[in-house]
Amino acid sequence: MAIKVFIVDDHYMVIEGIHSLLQNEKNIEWMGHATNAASCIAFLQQQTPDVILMDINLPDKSGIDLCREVKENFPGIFILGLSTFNQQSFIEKMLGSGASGYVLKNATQEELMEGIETVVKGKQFLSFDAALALRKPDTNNNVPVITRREKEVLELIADGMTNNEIAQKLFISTTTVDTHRKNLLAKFEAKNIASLIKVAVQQHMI
Amino acid sequence: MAIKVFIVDDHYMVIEGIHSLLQNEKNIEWMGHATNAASCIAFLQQQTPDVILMDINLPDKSGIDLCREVKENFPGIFILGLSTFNQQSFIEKMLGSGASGYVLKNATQEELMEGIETVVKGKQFLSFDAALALRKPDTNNNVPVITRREKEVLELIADGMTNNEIAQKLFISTTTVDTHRKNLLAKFEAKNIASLIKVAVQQHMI
DNA sequence: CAAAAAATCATGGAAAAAGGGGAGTTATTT
DNA sequence: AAATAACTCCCCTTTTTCCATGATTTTTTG
Repeated sequence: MAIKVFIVDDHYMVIEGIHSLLQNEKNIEWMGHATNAASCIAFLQQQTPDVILMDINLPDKSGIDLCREVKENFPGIFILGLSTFNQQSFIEKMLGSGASGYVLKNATQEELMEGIETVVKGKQFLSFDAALALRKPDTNNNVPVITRREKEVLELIADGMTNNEIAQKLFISTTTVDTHRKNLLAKFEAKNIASLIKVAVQQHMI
Repeated sequence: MAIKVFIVDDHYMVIEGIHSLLQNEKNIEWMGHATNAASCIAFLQQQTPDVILMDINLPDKSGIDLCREVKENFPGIFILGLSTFNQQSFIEKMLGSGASGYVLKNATQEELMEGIETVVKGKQFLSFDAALALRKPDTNNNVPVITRREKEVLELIADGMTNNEIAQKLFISTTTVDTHRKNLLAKFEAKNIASLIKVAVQQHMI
């Protein structure tokens, strides 16, 4: 029985590329694609793939959040992360949200197939580079690990809110927001918020 | 005679995807790929493709800069921009840097072939959406047009420099830097630099 | 359960940005 | 040649961030 594969990626070329990589595989049944989290969820209410190839960057939601959502509602579907970034933190977050594995941008056709066939058996699959990254906690890619609250605060800062406004929104003290801000600056080793935001956006942390 | 095509993109899946889209085309001779600007330049010193498919986002240089560089040294090579973003400003910059056209992320095989065959004749090719974007200056994607100096200042701000430091670096007064900063905030309609940087990075302006 | 991590709150002061306004000098384009 | 855009410079005030230091409570984790 062929493995039913669905893909979520806002990059049409990636969809076409992967589709053509898989189109000659007898063992794969291509179910189609979604370009955002919402239409992925909508699709899953109608049909049930075996494996979802899921990008980290979606227009309406992070792949990490969508991953969690899918696994909560459809625990039988296996998710194979798909991204151009081989940051360790990403991989960990994706796995922590229920993904069964991770295929990096430089995956070959063989690797992709191996990944799909591995996760559909319930096993974990990490592409070579991903596995390497996980094995080397030393080679930290300068992407700090931030807490949930810190991310929350960071996103509000990036939306242009001041400490005061954030404090009111989160029902905490202004000084607390300031503390989070300081911790963020320290973790990013940034001189100020401007340079911090630049890195955070580039690293797709917000 | 087949059209010699080379691709520059740091996204291996995109390379493979496009390669497989083109591999059955008799009229296309696939010359290979580069994943960054440096190896693209190195390749061009050895061989000369007819068309380069070029991504906007490269690890070592923006596609816009690489585009200019290639056209200066190899004016006979036609460049077809390749990106996931259909921002008007991008398209204009790419064309202003010497690109002959632009293919968006949602290009189909037919569209891609049409693009390659059009630009190799020296004509301009814009994919449907790109053409649409250019025709509608009204539907401004909220991406402001900033001047060269403003961009320079913005990049330094994003690097974490203060007005004072920037003033010293550019040999201008601190108040002038402050003026640029204010004009940037006005143009972006941003409340503060944090939200401005976020948008600027997301729009790949810096 | 104990230890570690995360989240909370605070004071006080220095530095920088934001907001408002005004104005002259070069380039560039029409 | 005139208009427009770009770049330059200045003053003043208020707001916000940044920095140093310290501490308590809550939550997570080994």
